[in-house]
Amino acid sequence: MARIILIEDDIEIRRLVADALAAEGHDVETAATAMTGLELGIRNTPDLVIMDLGLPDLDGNELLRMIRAISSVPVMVITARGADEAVVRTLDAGADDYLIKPFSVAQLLARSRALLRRGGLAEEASRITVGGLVIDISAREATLDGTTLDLSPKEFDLLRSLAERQGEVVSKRELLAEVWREPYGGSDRTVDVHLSWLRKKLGETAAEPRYLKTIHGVGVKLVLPD
Amino acid sequence: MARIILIEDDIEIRRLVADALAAEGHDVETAATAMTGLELGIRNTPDLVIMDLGLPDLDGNELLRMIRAISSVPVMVITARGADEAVVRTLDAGADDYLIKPFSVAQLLARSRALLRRGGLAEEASRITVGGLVIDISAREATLDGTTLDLSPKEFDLLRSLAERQGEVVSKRELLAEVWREPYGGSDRTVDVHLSWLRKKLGETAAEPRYLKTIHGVGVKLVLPD
DNA sequence: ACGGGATATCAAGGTTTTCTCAAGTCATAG
DNA sequence: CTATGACTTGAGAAAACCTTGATATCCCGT
Repeated sequence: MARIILIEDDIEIRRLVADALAAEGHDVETAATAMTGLELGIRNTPDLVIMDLGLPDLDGNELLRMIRAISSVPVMVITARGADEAVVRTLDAGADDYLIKPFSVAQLLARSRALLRRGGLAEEASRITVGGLVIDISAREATLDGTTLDLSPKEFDLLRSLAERQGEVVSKRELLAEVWREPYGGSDRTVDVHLSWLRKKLGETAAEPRYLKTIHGVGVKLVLPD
Repeated sequence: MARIILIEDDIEIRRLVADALAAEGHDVETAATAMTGLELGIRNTPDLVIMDLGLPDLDGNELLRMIRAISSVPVMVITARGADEAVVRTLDAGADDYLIKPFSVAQLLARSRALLRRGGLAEEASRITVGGLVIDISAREATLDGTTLDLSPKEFDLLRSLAERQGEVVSKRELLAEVWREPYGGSDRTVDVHLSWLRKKLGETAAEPRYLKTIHGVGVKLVLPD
């Protein structure tokens, strides 16, 4: 469920699109002019804006620029103007997609899904996925190919620290700082041992790593298996 | 400057699009089949993938799903199939944009700009590209034409030092200082040996260099192959 | 074409880093 | 109080890596 602002002066199209989006479970607010649309947008931090270019009170590209000046919300433009130069100009003014009237509602919905998927929907990064590995941070639970792993606290923290920087090499000292929170004290062996246990539970060995690759002399990284 | 992978079997379109993207300053890698495209290192975090749906070896939607299983890179689909259901299906399979042939190159460029803009084009500095050689510094990984090279620490540091000054001749003494970090101590032979190993892994010899050219009496430089 | 200096490559030896086991501590639940 | 699970540490073995010296080869000025 997302908040969507629809700015369109043609009442038929407005209703058609608004109803279709509402049927998908979204919360749609409509406006017939640029000015009312802007007012809606400013106080509502929407997940997506769908707007017509041919509005009565303001040029569409002008409105687009005003939106971009204050927000990075995804914007889809729907308009009758189909000339290439118009499309290019509008996309370069900050639009994320451009749909030419008459359009199919199904396609408009699919395109809005694509835009929302990309991050209009503000999501908590409370879950990290790396191949068959899913790490649910708030639930403090990790699953591998569907089966839950029985991890000790330190093992989970270690895996999470690595997952938060997926693909990056992390040194043992950094891991000690992040997981153990001891500037001194900790020894690298501790990390080694926990890593070894983690690998065993992930069904891999140091010699045949799938997820946990060690970079000799540098550290470890969590990667996608081949 | 972004790294873009283009998967398209029609040679004319491939060239047209690749040239246009290259003219925008992007680094374009092309493939004619789904398999070569995948090998091209989609796992190696390109900034954008542009792909045809009608590939000879694999259904486009299938390829899309394979890409989505391992990466969240933005994907633009270009195809002749324009039916609404096809568009919806592909967008829901994970595509970010869908362009129907024949399309205008200007519009394709504008749409890729829009996708790249959203993608953040983030860790630009953490990656260096020289022809088919890609050096990912934070992952401490180097790939040649899509296949990852198994480099030792010193080999990687050496390659990286040279890549950071691509095209410039670097003396052994400078390399000793940068990679070995010992004002004295190191001998030039050490550099020679590591260079030799590096060449072997890059699939070249000192007599037939492709990337690593030695300038007699001066040093070495990393260059684009002919 | 020749000689001296620079570079390439190989094999051997030595060093550092990583991996894993087992022993021991500590806290907690029963 | 005991049993269990979690964690730390040290030590040895294994693996990966680096350096060195020797020899062959190449480059360049004479």
